Amino acid sequence: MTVVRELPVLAMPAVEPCCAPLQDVPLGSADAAELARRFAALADPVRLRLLSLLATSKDGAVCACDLVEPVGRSQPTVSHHLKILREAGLVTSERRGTNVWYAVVPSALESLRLALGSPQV
Amino acid sequence: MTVVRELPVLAMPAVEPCCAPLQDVPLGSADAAELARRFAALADPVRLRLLSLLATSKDGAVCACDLVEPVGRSQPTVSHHLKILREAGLVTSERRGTNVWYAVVPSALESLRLALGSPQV
DNA sequence: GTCGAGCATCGACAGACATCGATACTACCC
DNA sequence: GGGTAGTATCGATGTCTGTCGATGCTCGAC
Repeated sequence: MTVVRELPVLAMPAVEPCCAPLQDVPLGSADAAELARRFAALADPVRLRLLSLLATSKDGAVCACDLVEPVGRSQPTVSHHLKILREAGLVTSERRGTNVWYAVVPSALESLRLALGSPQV
Repeated sequence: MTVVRELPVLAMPAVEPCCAPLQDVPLGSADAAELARRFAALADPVRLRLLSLLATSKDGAVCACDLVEPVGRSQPTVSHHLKILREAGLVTSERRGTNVWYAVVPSALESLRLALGSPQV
């Protein structure tokens, strides 16, 4: 009976960059709304800790069951935050039996970095 | 009488990087709260447009009077958002006569980029 | 099939937030 | 001094958001 661990990365959805860097062109209201929606996903301490737990995990993915205790919130609350992160495209999820494993989507973080501008402009 | 235009950059306050990249170490609750506070400043379309207007300005600074019309909000609302950006350390302000000029603090954006992780990790 | 474990959704509530009009403050000009 | 233009603050209001307990859903085990 093989342990279900041999998928180190989950399927990573494509993440459109959304917007040009802030320094390039004045943001239109549609782009601004979309960008704000993504940054709003980062604007909560619990979600940042969840992201950090996923990002620092050895395998790149963590069972939802192992996310509740570290952040000190109830299971429904953690599930709520994970949903927001997923809808913002920042994480992916995948069922493995009764569990659900989460992983960060690196390209999503990258796209937000780009929106903040390139280093040494 | 000299025009008060010859200060291309305003005084830039030092911005502490706050936190290590998300991928380095699981965020503590204090660091997470501080990071969330900064990202929350970016989680509003009006504030993103204001930032973008400042970042794309020729001189690097813009009079507050020139920020109201482009974002389509009332003057008190724009002033409110500018205050939030200022308190998050993302912009600086400076009186020039009856006007107040605003400019982005590049190091603040840089510090947020760092928190999102380094490219090609 | 039934049971139980794990996760998501629902409903409710308190606190935070965006927005505006009215008003106070500040600096310049006369 | 008084008047005016540009900002900031105040108070009120509607909406959004984080949180929880209770409940529903989805698997795997038996």
